[in-house]
Formats: sequence, C-alpha cells, structure tokens
Amino acid sequence: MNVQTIATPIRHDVSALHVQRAAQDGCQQIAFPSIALGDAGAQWTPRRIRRGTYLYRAGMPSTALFVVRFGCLKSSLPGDDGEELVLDFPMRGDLLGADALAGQPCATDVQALEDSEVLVLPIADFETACSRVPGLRNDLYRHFGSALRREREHLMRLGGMRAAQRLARFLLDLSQRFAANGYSPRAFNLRMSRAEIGSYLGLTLESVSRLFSRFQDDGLIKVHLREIELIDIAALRSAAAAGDGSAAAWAAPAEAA
Amino acid sequence: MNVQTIATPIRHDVSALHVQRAAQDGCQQIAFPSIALGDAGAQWTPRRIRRGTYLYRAGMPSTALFVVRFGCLKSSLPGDDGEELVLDFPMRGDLLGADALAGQPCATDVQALEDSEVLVLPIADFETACSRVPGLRNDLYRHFGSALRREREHLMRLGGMRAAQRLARFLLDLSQRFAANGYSPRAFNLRMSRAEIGSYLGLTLESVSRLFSRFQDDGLIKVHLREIELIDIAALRSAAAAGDGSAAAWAAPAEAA
DNA sequence: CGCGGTATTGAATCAAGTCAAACTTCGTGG
DNA sequence: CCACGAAGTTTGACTTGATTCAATACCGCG
Repeated sequence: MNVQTIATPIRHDVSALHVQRAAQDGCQQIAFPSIALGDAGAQWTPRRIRRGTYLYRAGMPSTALFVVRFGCLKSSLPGDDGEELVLDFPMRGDLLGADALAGQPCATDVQALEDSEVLVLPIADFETACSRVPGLRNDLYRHFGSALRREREHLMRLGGMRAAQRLARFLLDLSQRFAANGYSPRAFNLRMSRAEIGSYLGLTLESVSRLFSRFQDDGLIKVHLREIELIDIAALRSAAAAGDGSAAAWAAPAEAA
Repeated sequence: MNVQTIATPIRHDVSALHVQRAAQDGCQQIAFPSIALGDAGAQWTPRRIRRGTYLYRAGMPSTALFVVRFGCLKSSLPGDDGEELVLDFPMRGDLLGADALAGQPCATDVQALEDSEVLVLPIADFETACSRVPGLRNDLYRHFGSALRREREHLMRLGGMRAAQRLARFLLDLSQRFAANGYSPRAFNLRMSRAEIGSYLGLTLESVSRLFSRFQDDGLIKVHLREIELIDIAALRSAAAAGDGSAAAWAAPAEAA
C-alpha cells in the first residue's frame, strides 16, 4: 500500500497530493480539519512510532505539535513515587504536545501502545502555518476547548462516581471513539493493560478485572483478555448513568424507560 | 480609594493611566502579563460580581474572556442529577470563559464566593487586541498550558490519593496562591463550604470535616469554621506527599526520611 | 515445553461513605 | 436585644465498596 510512502520522513510541499491522501485517510473528520485541507499540511511530516517506544517524555524540551494519524498511545504523568498516572489514551485525531505552544517542557510521557503514526509540526513552523491557514488557529482553540472539556469529564468520573460506573463510561467512550474512526463500536480490543485502565480510572487492576467479570456475568459484555464485545449497550449506558451499584439496576434490560 | 474609579464600567483607552493602575494592582504578576502592560488593556473593562451571584452559567452563549482581579469564585459543572461538581476556585489572575475562544457555549457555572471583580474582554474584540499586543496570544497559550497542567494535578489528586493527602495538598495549594497574591500563607480563611471542598476533592463534607479535626488534633493546623491557620507546614507537606495514611507518618517530623 | 508477564479469583481489611443527631454561627424579625 | 430558624459544621455508629495480599490460571513466546 501507500504505507511506506506515508512513512517517508520527508516534507511534501505539493498540496494536491496531500489533499488526495488526506481524503483517503478520512482525516477531514479529525479534530484539526484545517490540517487535512492541505495548505497547512505542507509543513506536517509523518512519523512512525513503534509499540512500546515513546513519542516524548516528561521533562524533555517540547519542540513540536503532533496529531495522531492512527494507532493508540498512552499519555501519563510519571508519579513522584515511581507509579505512573495514566491521563489519556490518545487516538486518531487527538493533538499532542500542546506544551510546545506554551514554551514549556513536556509535562507528560507519551508512549505507543501499538504501532502508530503521528503528523509532526515543528513549533518553529507554527506561526508560519497559522498565517498561511486562517482556520488553523481556530482549530487549535477548539482543540483546547475540547481538551479541557475532556479532562473535566474525566474529573467527573474520578470524583463522585462508583467504580462500575467509571468502567462502563470508559467502555462506552472507547466504543464511541472507535465508531468515530470507522471501526465497530460493538467489538474491539483494548490496547491497554488492566493496570493502565485502573490507573486511568483511579482503580486497582484487580478491581478492573473483577468488574469486567461482573459485567460479563450480568450479560452486559463479553470479555476475554483484551477482546471486548459490548452485548447490552442500553444496560451499559444505564450502568454508566446510575450511581446506584446494585446488580438489579442493570440486571433488568431497558423496559420501563 | 480608587475602587470606585476601577468599578466604573467605561472603557479606558489611555494606556498610560492603565499602566499606572496595573502597577498599583500588582497585576504584572498574573497569568496575563500582557494585559497589565497596557496596550491590550485598553479593551478590558472591570466588572463587579457580588457574592452569590453568577458570572455566567452553563449553557449560556459565551461572549467574553475574564480575568479575575480580586475575590474568589467557584466554577462547577451542574451535575446531571442536580448535584454540582466543583472544578476549581478561580482567584486573582485566573482566566475564565475560555469556551468563548472555541465558539462554544459556557460549559460551567461560575459563581462568586465573595464580592469579586473581573476584567472583561468581549470576544469580538479579541482578535483586535491580539494584533495590537503581540504578547497576548502567547500569554493565552501559556494560560491554556497551565490550565491543562492544573487539571492534571487535580486529576492526580482525585486518582490514586488518600483523602488526607488530598486535603493537605488542597491547603498547601491555597496557601501558595494566597502567598502569591501578597496575603499570608500561614493564616487565611476559606471562602468555600465543607461541601464545596468535598466536591472539589471527591470527598463527602463529613470526611472533610473529620480530616480538619484530625489535622488539628495532630497539631498540623488550627481550624475554626472557615478560619485556617497552618501550624506545621513541613508536616503538612509530608502528609501531602506520603501515600500512607497512618497517623505516625506525619506525627514524626522528617527524620529517617 | 517451560517461562514471564498478564489476568482472574478469593479472603480479609480498611478507608470512606451513609445515616443520623447535636451543636454553632449568623441573619432576621419580633 | 433577644428569640428564632436556617444553614453550616462537628461528631458518632454503622455499613460497604474497594484495596490489599496472596494464590492460581492463562496466554504468548522463545
């Protein structure tokens, strides 16, 4: 395929080609529409990241913005005590490296959970790109807005929410994100370990495992290792909404509602 | 004093005057240095908010950026179930209304916990202001960066952290913010209720109350209603750092390490 | 085939939540 | 000025959800 073409680490200044490729990628739907529209794209260069390797690490000087083209990564804060805190699982369309804009060093580790690819915009080229593409800056604002929103959502999860609720939301969230990228929203496989999910949700890995089992026993999902299938999405949704942890809450499928 | 002058809701276009006033206010240290430097300030108009009233509410169209000049507010998400989730307690120098940049409606409620004042920049004037003051946009980026950072910090608190740890951090954080604004870092009074602290920290108001009492018994602080005095800051710090909740952890000051 | 990392499951413990009651502070109006 | 009521705070007893510790099972890989 054109994979090796894409991977080629050279800048391509021919807008027409880029537009075509963007269309193939379906990139016009991502968080950064203006990137896919070509003109600004001239400055973006693709970069592959193999599973397990880092895009950047906390403390490094931040030199560029990144947009995930495909794959799944993990951004985390290296805890003061050795333990890491998982902040997010960036996927296609997500922006990384916003620290660069603020001129601050990287605050987080970002590691690939599977072989992935990002588009790179060196921060030095950023202002130029902005002046060339009027929409870019606005996209950026919008991105920040949704990033803040996302984190707030996450805060909400961690704050006043039962463990089962958090996990249910997590699954539905993943499902939605996969759907948005053209994958099946019903069956997918997790790229991350139980421990990483636990850290993300503020739970222990044992709790996560137990909850998966429980959800399965209750017929909400089918799970084997990292393969997940959502069986009763309505029930999952009500599990995600209801604060109440009693089995009965989601044991009865949608009838009354 | 010049309070009534400041409160006057007219635009002032004379930079020199504004610079002088900014210097009086000490605003040069806030998150938005370029605002205080004058040129951009021409567009900012002060606005008073009385205790208990809202600066804006979730769902409203967002029309302006705000920077807190003095006072203490509360930003919260109105929970789907009637309960609110407290996100932050904005104080002097903090930026509000960033949703406006993204062109989205307000996502949060913002209410004054005490009589406060903010500087207002209508979003319509934003681009103009940016072109007039080169530093403004950068300040904005920096703000977003630190906002994200702040939320991450908060996430960390809510995630893998014991209740005592969270409260200790909260107190130290407040102390630091007061210090940064020229108030005493050792003694201050809380502008928010136990319930609001609890929501912010992901705890119940009873837990917060209990922890205050415990900290007091252990000689870390003195607390009466909303008056707080930090007695043993070093011990507080170690309580904030150590994951371990045993009383002994912070009963014995730093010795073995 | 056996080994290492990952996941599941169980039992015991504990931190925080829940429910409930008493008490303090403060504002309001008699 | 004092009585009253509302709101906020403290404290206690009890319950429970989630962690911890530990053992076992499983998958993938060399």
